[in-house]
Amino acid sequence: MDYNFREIEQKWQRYWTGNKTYKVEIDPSKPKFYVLDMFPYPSGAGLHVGHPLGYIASDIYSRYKRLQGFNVLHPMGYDAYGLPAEQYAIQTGQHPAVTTQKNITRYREQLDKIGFSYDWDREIRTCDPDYYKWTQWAFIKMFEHYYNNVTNKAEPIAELVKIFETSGTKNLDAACTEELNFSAEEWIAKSEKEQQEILLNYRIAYLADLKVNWCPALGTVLANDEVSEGLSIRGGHPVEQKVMRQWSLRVSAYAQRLLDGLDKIDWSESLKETQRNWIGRSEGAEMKFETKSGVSFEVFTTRPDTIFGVTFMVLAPESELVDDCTTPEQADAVKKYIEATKKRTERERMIDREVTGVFSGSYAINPVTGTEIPIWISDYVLAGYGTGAIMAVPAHDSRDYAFAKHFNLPIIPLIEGADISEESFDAKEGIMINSGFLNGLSVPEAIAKAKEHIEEKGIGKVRVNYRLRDAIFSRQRYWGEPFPVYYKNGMPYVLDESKLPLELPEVDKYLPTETGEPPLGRANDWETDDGYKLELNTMPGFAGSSAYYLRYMDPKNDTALVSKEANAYWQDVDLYVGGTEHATGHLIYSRFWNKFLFDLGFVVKDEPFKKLINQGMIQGRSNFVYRIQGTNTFVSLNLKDQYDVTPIHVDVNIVTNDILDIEKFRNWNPEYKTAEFILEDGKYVCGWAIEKMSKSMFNVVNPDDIIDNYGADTLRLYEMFLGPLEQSKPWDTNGIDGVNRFLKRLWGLFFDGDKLNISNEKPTADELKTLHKTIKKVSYDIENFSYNTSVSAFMICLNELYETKCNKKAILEPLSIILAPFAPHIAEEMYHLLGNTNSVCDAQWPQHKEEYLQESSVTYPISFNGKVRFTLEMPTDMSKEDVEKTALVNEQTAKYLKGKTPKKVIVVPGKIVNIVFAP
RNA sequence: GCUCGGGUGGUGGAACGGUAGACACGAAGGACUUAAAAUCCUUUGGCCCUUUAUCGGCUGUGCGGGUUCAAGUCCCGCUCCGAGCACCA
Repeated sequence: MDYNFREIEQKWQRYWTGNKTYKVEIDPSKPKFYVLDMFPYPSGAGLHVGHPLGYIASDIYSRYKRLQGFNVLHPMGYDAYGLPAEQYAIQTGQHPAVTTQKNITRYREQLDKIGFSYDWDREIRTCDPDYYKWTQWAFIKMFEHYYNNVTNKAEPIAELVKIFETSGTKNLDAACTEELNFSAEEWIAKSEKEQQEILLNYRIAYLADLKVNWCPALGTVLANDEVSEGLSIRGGHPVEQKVMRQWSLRVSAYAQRLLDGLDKIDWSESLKETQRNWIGRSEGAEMKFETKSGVSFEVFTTRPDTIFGVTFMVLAPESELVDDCTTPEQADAVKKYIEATKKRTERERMIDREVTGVFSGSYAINPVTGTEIPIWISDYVLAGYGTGAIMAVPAHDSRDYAFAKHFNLPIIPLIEGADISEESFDAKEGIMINSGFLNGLSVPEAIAKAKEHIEEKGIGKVRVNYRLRDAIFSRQRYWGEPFPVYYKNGMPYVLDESKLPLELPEVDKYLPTETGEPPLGRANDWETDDGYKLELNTMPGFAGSSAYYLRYMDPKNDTALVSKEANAYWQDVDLYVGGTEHATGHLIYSRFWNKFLFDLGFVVKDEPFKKLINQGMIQGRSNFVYRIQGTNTFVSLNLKDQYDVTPIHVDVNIVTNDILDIEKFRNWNPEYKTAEFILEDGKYVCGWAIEKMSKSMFNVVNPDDIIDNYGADTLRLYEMFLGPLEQSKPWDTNGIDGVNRFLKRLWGLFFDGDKLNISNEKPTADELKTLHKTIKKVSYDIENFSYNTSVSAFMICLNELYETKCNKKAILEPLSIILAPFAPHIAEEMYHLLGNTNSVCDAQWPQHKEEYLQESSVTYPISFNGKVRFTLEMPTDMSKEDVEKTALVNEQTAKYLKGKTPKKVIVVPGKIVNIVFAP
């Protein structure tokens, strides 16, 4: 009987849906396991063959865990807010909700065909008011809390107000935008508006005037992780710096905890490294400098040991100190310079790194040496990092070096033997010279000693700095969560929780208003019941994805994000599968969000994702045809060198094994209707290349087409068979016949002609060995996410069973169970053919038995000086001495020894024999 | 520049320090067939020598060294490719 995948797959997909096979509930009698995929943004293009890779991998793991007796939570949903739907809405007037719904429907159809074990009753969509109610709720909580650096957690703003009322800022150590100082009396004397303004300085969700990444083309502000090299990640539009009053989340308060948490979770080293980079912790000292005229300012340095080599200071052009330090004589020059730097965009600054700067006219005094040093202004110092001012040590910092050379400033070497005639010596090694009390110390010793000295003398303090910035949380867009915020007297207040969700209003156009307000400015009656104006910005894309994994635990709850009970049971995500592109965005924000909720006692775990696997990218494999210049004649690959040709991308879907379907090619594009061909062996052979999978390369492969031709089980197996999960690899449909053949042959074992033919005979030792070897290998491979090798193991197993056309139930039944995670449809059918009436999903994962794997003899490779020459079969339990003896007396040994005497014989029992002799 | 990955046949890729190339694709040959498709069988890293045949030899995992009885695997140096970070003081 033929393997009719279409019939089998439809039948079981219907059965699973009808029987709610994948529905999951809290079950205290079973251990839980939570497997999560990064939910997709439903784009208009639908899924291509690269998207399901991670989903298949996680599905295999889910099914495996379930077979092992775990209660597995494996949900799916949609990250439904996003720019593309809104851009499309702007162009067509179509409401983004409509496009989004359409795309979701399409995604769901595609996902359903692949046979995933999702519990769709738990589906969430970030644009659904029942869902974003909890995004707004979390925002309110962040508004109502501040970060206490002493207890190291978020605490209610009400507590902070109490502190202000009793002692002002005296003993306060809290995360804030800028350090403030006031007494309790001063606080009490302030107006409500002033107090609110001060509280914003401490709230975890706060409104402040910040330098932001403004993207004019998208008409919105972007977070740091949404910008790369001065361009927006989405769309690649230029981004400029602008000061705007924006909502931000005080992620920086959690920098140290985000860093420490990395040591406790099982993520790939590269991903952790990316996050460590992004958090950018640096330990150093903050030192106080004063000018002769009494202006005092602080600099941050990681190299306090180089204090004796400071030959000038530099301020960022944006620094508030610029005005204080500029002397009347220099005022014009400084003004000119500041204006010039303002004009430069971030991108220009990055591309064109020429050394620029201007002298301020004043001098600072080195607090350690007492020498006078000039203060300069230059845009190589960033306002946003440290204090916006640096002490320059040209001998040992390449940027300072370039500046010093350019402006002819002195360079004092501080490390013995360092050659600084051509470039600075930046390494933290060597012995200090020219450094007073630090002379003779190694750099690390000097750093420690200098820090001590600075603290002792009260010149500064030891400090830790982070590169991680607060997350800008406002977007001047329509298609996002509205803020639960209204304005009274110009100050923001949050809505009462009972008013949630605050639903996204309708607007006539998805564009800014004539006065430049965000699109929500077009909504009618966008105000509270009391007539206060509501916030016009919406939340960014990462808002909805920051806590979605919690919502899946309890998706229908309308009184809490997640009930205590559900959270206590499901705890955290045991396995999270997704791409690396979220390393500095979603994966930082959701860890922050989770830690915040943890501080408030809403969740039991302070890290949300215990283990994380990054699936590699599926690259495209493009095909080319070669057109002879100036003609409509195409020449086959191996003849193309005889002509002057242009390679042209051709749709991979009309090419099979690199042979072009000429008819389809002529119909593909009217331009080629009359094309002529120069063939080799009657065929047109195409060239190929590995490129990104994209429409413009005509190399996009749609999973629907694969499923139509081969079935979902073949697609699943083949995606896994392509190579290691975490590695990027090209998709080449050519190889798919191999796994399809495997399934057909496996199917064939069950039938004799058209008749089902299963034997109840006892299996042979060989058959049991094959089975148990496979169980062992596949179990090990699944645990290690080595799915490509488990598919190979299945193939080897079948090849062995095929020798005897094994149709014994005792073998095929366990085999159908271990195959079920990979190819659930055919496995379910096989399981039922064998007489079972329940779902294979509820079977038990078989245990391999070592006794079946025992061999009575081993084939020993016999090597001479490491070179294998022949093999000898010997009993497994033969002693080391006997193995050595047997090998030495063998007649072939004499031949390879060529009369020499063995110096040494290495015997590794069960592995190898190596005979060493002087050649 | 710094930090992570990674270089193995025509292709995707296997290989606890122990017979490199499992498994699969492709290719070649054969069987079946009027023919094709499908299916099945054999061969398949390269180079030699073969006529004793599937017997044998040399060589081979980016390059150069080293450790070891034994190295794709460990160590040192280099090189190329990919990713992340980058005037972050």
